[in-house]
Amino acid sequence: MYRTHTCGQLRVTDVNKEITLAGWVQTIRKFGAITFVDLRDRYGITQLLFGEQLQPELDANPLGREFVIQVQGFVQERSNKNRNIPTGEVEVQVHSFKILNKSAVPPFTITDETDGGDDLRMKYRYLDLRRNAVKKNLELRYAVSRATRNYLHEQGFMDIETPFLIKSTPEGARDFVVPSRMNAGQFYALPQSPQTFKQLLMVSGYDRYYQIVKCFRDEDLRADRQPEFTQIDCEMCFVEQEDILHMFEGLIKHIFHEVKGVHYKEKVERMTWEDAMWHFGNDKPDIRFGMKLCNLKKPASVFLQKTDNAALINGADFKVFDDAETVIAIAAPGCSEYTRKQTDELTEWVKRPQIGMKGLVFIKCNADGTYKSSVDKFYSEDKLKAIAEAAEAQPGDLILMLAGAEERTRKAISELRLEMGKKLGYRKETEFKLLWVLDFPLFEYDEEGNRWVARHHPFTSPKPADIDVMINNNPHIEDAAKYLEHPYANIKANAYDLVLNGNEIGGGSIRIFQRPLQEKMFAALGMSEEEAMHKFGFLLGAFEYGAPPHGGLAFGFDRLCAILGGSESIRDFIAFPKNNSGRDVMLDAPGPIDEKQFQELNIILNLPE
RNA sequence: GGAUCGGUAGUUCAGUUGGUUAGAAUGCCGCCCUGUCACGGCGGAGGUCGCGGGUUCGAGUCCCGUCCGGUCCGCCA
Repeated sequence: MYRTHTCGQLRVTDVNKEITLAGWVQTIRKFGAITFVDLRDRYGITQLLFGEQLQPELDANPLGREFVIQVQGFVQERSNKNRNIPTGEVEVQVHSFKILNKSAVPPFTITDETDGGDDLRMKYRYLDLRRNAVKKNLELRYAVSRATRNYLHEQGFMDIETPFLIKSTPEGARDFVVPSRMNAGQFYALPQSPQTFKQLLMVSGYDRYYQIVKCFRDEDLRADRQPEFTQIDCEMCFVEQEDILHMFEGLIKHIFHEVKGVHYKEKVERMTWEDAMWHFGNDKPDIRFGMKLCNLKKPASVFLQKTDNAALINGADFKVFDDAETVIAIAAPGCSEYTRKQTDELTEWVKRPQIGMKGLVFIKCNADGTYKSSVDKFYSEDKLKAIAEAAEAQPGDLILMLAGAEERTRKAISELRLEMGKKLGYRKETEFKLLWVLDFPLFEYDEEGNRWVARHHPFTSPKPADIDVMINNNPHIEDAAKYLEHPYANIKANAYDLVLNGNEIGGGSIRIFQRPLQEKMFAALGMSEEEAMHKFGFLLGAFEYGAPPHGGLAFGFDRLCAILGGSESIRDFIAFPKNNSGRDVMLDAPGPIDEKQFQELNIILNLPE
C-alpha cells in the first residue's frame, strides 16, 4: 500500500496517528536543522517536517521540486497553524521517506499564479494540469457533466453513441476528412455535430436522446474556439418549441444549482431575434444591464415591425447623420462628466480596425438639465432634449451615437454597449442572466453565391405559419439587390438560442420531418434533386417511414463550463487543448506521416511551392 | 486569405537617439539559519537578443525576408 491517507485529509483528530503519504514535492523550506516540505496530491497539501528530535539525521537535502516521494511519519499538531489550508493545523513528522521518482526542474512554477506563458503551459500540459487553478476547472467540468447526465436521466433521456467516421456534408463548416484505406479514393468526414443521427434516432422511436459528444469543424480558430469541441446534444419526439424551452431551462437551472449552488428562480426571459437586433444590435444580448439602443433610422425590411425616431435628427443639415444608412444612440449612465481625454479614448476605441467606425458623437446630459454636444451647431437644445428622451437618458448620462452602414454600425454600437457595460461594472461574473432568443429568420441571403443559406441548419422547420409561404413560393431571386423583398426573407425559423450573459450557450430548433418540406428546403439552398438524394437520401428516405415530429438543441459544453467558471477562455476547461493554429504543441500534431501510409491510402501529396 | 502586436537568461519582462562589459525579478546551484508556509541572509552560475540577409565605423535597437506565437476580420449551418 502506497499511502494510508491523501494530502488533503489529515486534521487535528488524526494527531499521533502513524501514517503514510505519497505525493509531489510542492515547496521546500530549509531552516538548518529542520526542513519543511509541502507535499501535494490531487486532494490538497500537507506539511511535512524533517529532522526534529525524532530523526535529527534525516536529510531532506536530496529532494527537489516535483519529486514524487513516499513518507512515513506521525501526525502532530502544529505550533504555528496555517489557517489558509484545510490541513493547516497539523503536520507530519517524518521518520522515513523514499524517493519514488525524481523530477527535472519544471520550466514554470506549479502554482496558482504561474509564471509560465500560454505556449509553454500547453507544451507541458501534464505539468500545467497539476496546478490547482486548472484542476479546479476540470473538476467543475466534471460537475457540469454529472449534473447534466443526472438531470437528463431523470427526465427519461437515453445516452446513445453515434459514429465519428461519417460522410462529408456540403452545408455548414468545412469537414475534417479521414481517408479510407479499404475504400481506395474515398473519405470519411468527422461529424460537425450528430445532427442527422439524432433525427434518425427520433424516426426510430428513441424519443428522448442525449449525448455529451465531440464535434469537429475545420475552420479558422479564435481564442474561444477549438477545432474539436464538446456539445451536450439532445433531441425529443412529439414536442413543440414550448416543451423544449421548458425542458432545457430545467437542465440549465439544475446545473446552476448543482454546480454553483445558485437557485435560478426567475422565469427565463424571452426575446424575438428582431427585438434583440433592434434593441441590442446583437442576437445574443447581455441583459444584465439596460442601455438599449435608440434607433434614429429604420434601415431595412428586416425591421418592418419597428418604429424609429428618424424625425429627431432629420432636417438639421448634419451630413454625417443625413447620409448614414443607420444612426443609433445609447445612454451611458452617470458618464456626463467624462473629460475630453475620456471621450477621445472612446472615439479611438470605435475607430480601431475591429470596430471600424469613423467617429463617435456625444451628447452630455448635464445634471442641471442642460445639454452639451459635439454637434451643438446642428441641433438645438430642444432637439438634443428630444433625442435624450428617446434614448431614455437621465440627467448625468452620456449619450453615445454612431452613424454608418447598417450592419457595421449596429455591430459597433453593440460592442460599444458591452464595452461601456464592462467599464461601468454591469457585467459581474457572479451574476447569471438567461435569455431565450426566438423567431430567427430561417434564411440568410448569400450575395456572393447568389443563393439562400440556412441561418441555423437545413433541417430547421419554418414557423407553422410560414410553411405555406415556403412551399408555395419559388426560391429563385431575379434581382439580388432586392432580396429583402423576396417572401423567403421574412420566413421565421422555429428555432431558439439560449443566451447566458451575452454568450450563446445553446441553440436548437423544431425540425422538418416531412419529405416534401425537406426537399423544398434543399432546393431553396440551391441543391438539385440528384444532389439532395446523393447527400441526404438516407434522411429523405427515413422521412418516408413514419417520421414523428421532433426537435432538440445542443449546448456548447466547453463554453458553458468556462462561463460557470468565470473565465473567458475555454482552453482552461479542456484537459488537452489546441492552440490558435489548431496545433497540439505538446504532441506537435498535426505532423507528417510515413510514405508507407500514403501508399496504403493511395494518396500523393501535392503541396504548393 | 487579410490586418495588427510580439519573439532578449530556465521563466516573466526592461533595454534611452544605433555607441563601450545586455539588466531586473523570479527560478536554479552553494553556504548560513529550529517554526516556516510568497521564509530570510550571503555568494554564484546562467544570453547564438527567433532565424537569414541588408544599411552602418558600429545593430537587441533601423530596413527587407522568413519562421513561431497572441489578438482581430473573413470563416465558424
